[in-house]
Amino acid sequence: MTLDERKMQILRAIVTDYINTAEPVGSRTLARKYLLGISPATIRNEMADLEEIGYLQQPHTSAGRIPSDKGYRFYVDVLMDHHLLPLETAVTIRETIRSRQREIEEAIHHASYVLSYLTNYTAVVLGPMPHERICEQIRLVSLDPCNVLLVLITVPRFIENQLVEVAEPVAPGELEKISMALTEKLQGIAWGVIPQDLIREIREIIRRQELMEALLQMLGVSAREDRVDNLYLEGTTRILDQPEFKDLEKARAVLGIFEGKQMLLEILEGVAREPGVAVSIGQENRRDEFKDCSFVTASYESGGRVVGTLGVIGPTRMDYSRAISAVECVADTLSELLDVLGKRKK
Amino acid sequence: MTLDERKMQILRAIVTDYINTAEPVGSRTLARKYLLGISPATIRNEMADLEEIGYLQQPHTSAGRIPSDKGYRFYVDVLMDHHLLPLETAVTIRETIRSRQREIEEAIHHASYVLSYLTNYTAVVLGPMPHERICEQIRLVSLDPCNVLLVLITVPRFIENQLVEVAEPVAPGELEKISMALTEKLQGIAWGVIPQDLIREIREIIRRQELMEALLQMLGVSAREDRVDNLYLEGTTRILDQPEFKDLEKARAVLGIFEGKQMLLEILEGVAREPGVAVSIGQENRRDEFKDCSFVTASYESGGRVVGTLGVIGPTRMDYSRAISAVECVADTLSELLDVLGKRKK
DNA sequence: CGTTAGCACTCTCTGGCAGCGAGTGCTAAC
DNA sequence: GTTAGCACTCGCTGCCAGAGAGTGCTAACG
Repeated sequence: MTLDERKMQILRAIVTDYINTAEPVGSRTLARKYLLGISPATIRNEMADLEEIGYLQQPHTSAGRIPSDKGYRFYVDVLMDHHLLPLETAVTIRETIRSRQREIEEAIHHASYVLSYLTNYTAVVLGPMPHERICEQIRLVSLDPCNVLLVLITVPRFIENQLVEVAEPVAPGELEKISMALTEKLQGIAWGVIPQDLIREIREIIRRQELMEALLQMLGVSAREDRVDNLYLEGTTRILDQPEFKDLEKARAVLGIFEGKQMLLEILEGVAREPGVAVSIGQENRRDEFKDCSFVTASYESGGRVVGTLGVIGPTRMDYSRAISAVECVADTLSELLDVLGKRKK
Repeated sequence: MTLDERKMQILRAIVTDYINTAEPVGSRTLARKYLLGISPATIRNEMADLEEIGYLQQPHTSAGRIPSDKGYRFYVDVLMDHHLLPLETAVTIRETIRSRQREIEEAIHHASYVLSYLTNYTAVVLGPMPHERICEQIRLVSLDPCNVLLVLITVPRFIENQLVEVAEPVAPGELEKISMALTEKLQGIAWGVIPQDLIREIREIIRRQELMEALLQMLGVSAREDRVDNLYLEGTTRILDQPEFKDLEKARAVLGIFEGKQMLLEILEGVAREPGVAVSIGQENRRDEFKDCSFVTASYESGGRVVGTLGVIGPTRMDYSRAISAVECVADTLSELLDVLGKRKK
């Protein structure tokens, strides 16, 4: 069923008003504030139609209407104005995030902060996954005869290191050689998908049990717990500002999920990694805990490859337009920044 | 004023009962559940006395009594049984935390988790402060002619690194020499209190503008924002389980503070760094936001030196005995672990 | 003189009830 | 097709009474 122009106007007005006020909106209000040409009675008829198709719902008989998930979906896909972020805001975002480019982690962390601050919703940024980072260089450095520092440098540029105690002293020259050989073998390979036979070859090169173990442990960072460290969450308490979470039980459920991070990780990993912004509304998130929440997410890239995802989490009654433009801007900024950081290396 | 034996018994019973039930406790309940020999009327007289001295208070005229901050203080200092953690729990703690000794950060993070899980309160662990860590070795490693990896290893054993792009290629031999000289100068010096003239000497050694800048930036980690990263907070939502925080505004205030972390950092830094467990009750925390909360904290050590603080945060109506023994056990375990990790290095 | 029983009193909490306000759906007229 | 009018529904608020818990005081007791 397609909606005529007037039904769309009405639906748009209801969603807009409800986003602003969080109160069910009635025909009278609507006529007065948005639709001066039409009488409340007419609006009532239209609203009844909209409810029947499933775009609206009524909390109880004598209340106004509120949008259903389906209503929000139609709003986001069809009705909404895609208002742009004011240029000065965009510039500020860029500068704020760029000013923290000492390390990528810092920039990512900061991006989550900016996003939350910008939207007043909870923000989440998933950094480049350890097991997807591409190996650029491996170095073994002798600290003293018995201790070796194992350093891994990846693209995007993360530096992981681990201190390894070796049973028998190693000659620095030996480490040099191993470093070169390892780098040659692994360069350009994604850190999480190293094939078995390559691992066998590496074992041949390294020879030392302790070092091999340490290397494998680094490979093991694709394990769950470590991936959670890669998720930056900011502004979790902002969900409490939303009237729909004035109920303590609801608030606790969502905050509990936030704290665990695990489920958020799964959700963000599940988001389609396509360019552009994705919106997931209410029950569209399969998780019951988020049935009153919406996600606005986008992926960011490094060297033309999608490496991570970020987004905001708010009530379904979210200001989608604002959220989308903010998420878009931060994602773009982050992509740019990663490219700059990547190119710096000669 | 000193309390006679019976007043103490009554106070102890009231605190115990209130800790368990969160309900104001009346004379009748008291007589029935704890003080079989005495009649409610007598207890009422005694309670009136205890209220007058300030150990108890009444939410309203016709309610039972609840302990005041002063009452809890007396309970903690004098009345409380110091019950020990069951041995198997202690062993479990030890094993759980030790199993994560790959990196110190991980162990610390895990300690906060264990502490929260153990007590059902919010747990917080402040890691060894960057500026207090003692410099053990500095290494400059050439990755390619134009990129140098700056590595700093400290006691307790943290490894910081930074990638520096240099304008003009450096010879590996040069870096070796600089590394040696720097290590010699800085070894044994606390990272945050390097005197000005030493910095001048270092500048002489390094010579290169970019490297010097990177080094100074690493020194700069004593700045606020970085110190916050050193604070591990776990179980923040557990405060919502407490009936005293069923009021959304109160809950939001505390959760807001948790999220910022800054204030917690200041509080933990302000805790006396003496061996043993410290308890700070209600208004004793100067911060108004925590006037209904208590902190149970302890310091942990590395090589005989206090390096960090940890603790739990709960309502003033906290199970102090349990909390104290848990905090104590985790602090000891962490100290031990740091020593083990420290000694591993030969 | 400390202890206790009895009693009047206070205060909170709960449930029922009425009145209100907002908003609807329906009908009939325009 | 649009609109005015009207009866109806439902949640919210405030009020009131009764129950329940606990107190302080007084007077009697050992």
